[in-house]
Amino acid sequence: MKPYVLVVEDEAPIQDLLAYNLESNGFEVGQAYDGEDALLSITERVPDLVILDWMLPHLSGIEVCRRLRRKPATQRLPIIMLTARAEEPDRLRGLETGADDFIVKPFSMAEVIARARAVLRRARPALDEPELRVGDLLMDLDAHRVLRGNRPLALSPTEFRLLRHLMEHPRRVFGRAQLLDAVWGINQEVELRTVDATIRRLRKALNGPGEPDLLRTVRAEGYALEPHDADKTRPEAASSA
Amino acid sequence: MKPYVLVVEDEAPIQDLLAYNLESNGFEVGQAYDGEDALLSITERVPDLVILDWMLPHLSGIEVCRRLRRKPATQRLPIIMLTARAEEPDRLRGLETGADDFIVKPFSMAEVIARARAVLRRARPALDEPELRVGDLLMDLDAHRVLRGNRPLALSPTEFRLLRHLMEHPRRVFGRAQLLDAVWGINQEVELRTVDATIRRLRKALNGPGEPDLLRTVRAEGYALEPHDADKTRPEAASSA
DNA sequence: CGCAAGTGTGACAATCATGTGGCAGCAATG
DNA sequence: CATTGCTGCCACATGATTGTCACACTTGCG
Repeated sequence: MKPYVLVVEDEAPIQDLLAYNLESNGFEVGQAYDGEDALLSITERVPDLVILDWMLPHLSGIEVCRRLRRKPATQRLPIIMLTARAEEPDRLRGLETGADDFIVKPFSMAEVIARARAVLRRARPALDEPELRVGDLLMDLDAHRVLRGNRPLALSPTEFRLLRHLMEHPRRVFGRAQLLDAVWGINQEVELRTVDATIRRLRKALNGPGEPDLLRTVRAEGYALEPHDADKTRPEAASSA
Repeated sequence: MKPYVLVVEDEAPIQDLLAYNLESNGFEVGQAYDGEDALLSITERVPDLVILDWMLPHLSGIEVCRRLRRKPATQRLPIIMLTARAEEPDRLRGLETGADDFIVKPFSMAEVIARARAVLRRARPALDEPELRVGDLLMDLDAHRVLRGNRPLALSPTEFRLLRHLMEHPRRVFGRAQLLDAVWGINQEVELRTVDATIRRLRKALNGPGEPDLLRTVRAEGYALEPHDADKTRPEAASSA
């Protein structure tokens, strides 16, 4: 499958040049013209790579970068920064902020393509094997399997889709209606309480004996998936204090 | 109207350079040469943005920053920190302290201007922030959670909505009728005294043992949320930099 | 000092939201 | 065609939530 690249650049000629060349080289391209635009777009579809201009209207590139790094869903999303030569002192800060690579304007298209491939190659494991990790949960999207710790979970299709949605936004509380839309489908005539029932079944499947419940009920609001790290410290080694 | 920028920098050449360039670019500029100076100046007139040197006589930049964050009036005041490359390890602490952006010396004037504009632009919309912060209270709207310091609070739905409303307008006093409208809903037939009861429950949940009460009762008027930073450092005492 | 208005406090019962078990229709499977 | 597992839904149980009240206490004032 083609890697999906989001290009965030406010100058239209550069934007188009990038888009055209990336598409010619086997990338699928999304375009955004300012920071807010970019964040919205990413919310809808998480790209495999973001090419981000440093100077942007509304939201600067660094701010976009910082926000992306803050969200779990985009924490490891590869980012390449574009920066003008005059802005070079910023280079350090860009890398500190979490950009994976830097390209200084003016640049050649060959360079962009090369860097993009390099960054993607580096991030490859996450792309070849699409998997979601939240706490001690590991969901393999290809194999359609879920592990809690090392115990495989037997989930029905609905339970799987529900858990997947929750894992894509850990900690976030979803109302019953939202979950119906996201998991069952926009215009399905299903009772709200059906969500409860499915949550219950998912709970039963998720939580083995003695394990803490990962599904948090927020009364009058909905449900959220709560990450839980099974082994933050060694349980066997001298774990005094 | 021109944005009013306060530049806090003890080295006169840099100070003047900044002031000159900012003024040339449509800013109104105030100057301060040490931390106490800066705080005094801010008391007299709250700027739209503070550019703050990291190393200052009398009061370090980080301390100034922390104090500003403690005062409700300056809680969200945008702050840009200036720091020398050698001081880089402190960068983390700076962001923790609450600076909005960082500029590493040596910097270009264009960079300062750009950052200043960016920070100001960003300061406008506080709507898309999924977090509310008031004093030592932190409300995560996505996760539907509240922390006081690092202690998680267990709030009922009504308590949560009430606290949220108060946190959206810290220090402001709301009458019982206003709170009923905002929290319970416009046309609800509920006794005014119900607010008292809920405030009481919220107090109990909010205030741990030994912690000061954040809910101020204004006799014959209503209630207000009082920001309070649980800060143990005594800046008056010999503080190290 | 006493009064009146305003607020804190604890208790209570009705209500509400969610957990729970079970059932029946349905689709997939052999 | 029989079996199996999944799914939506319901009725009930349970526990948390919440509006209200009576009463104690505080505060301001003449």
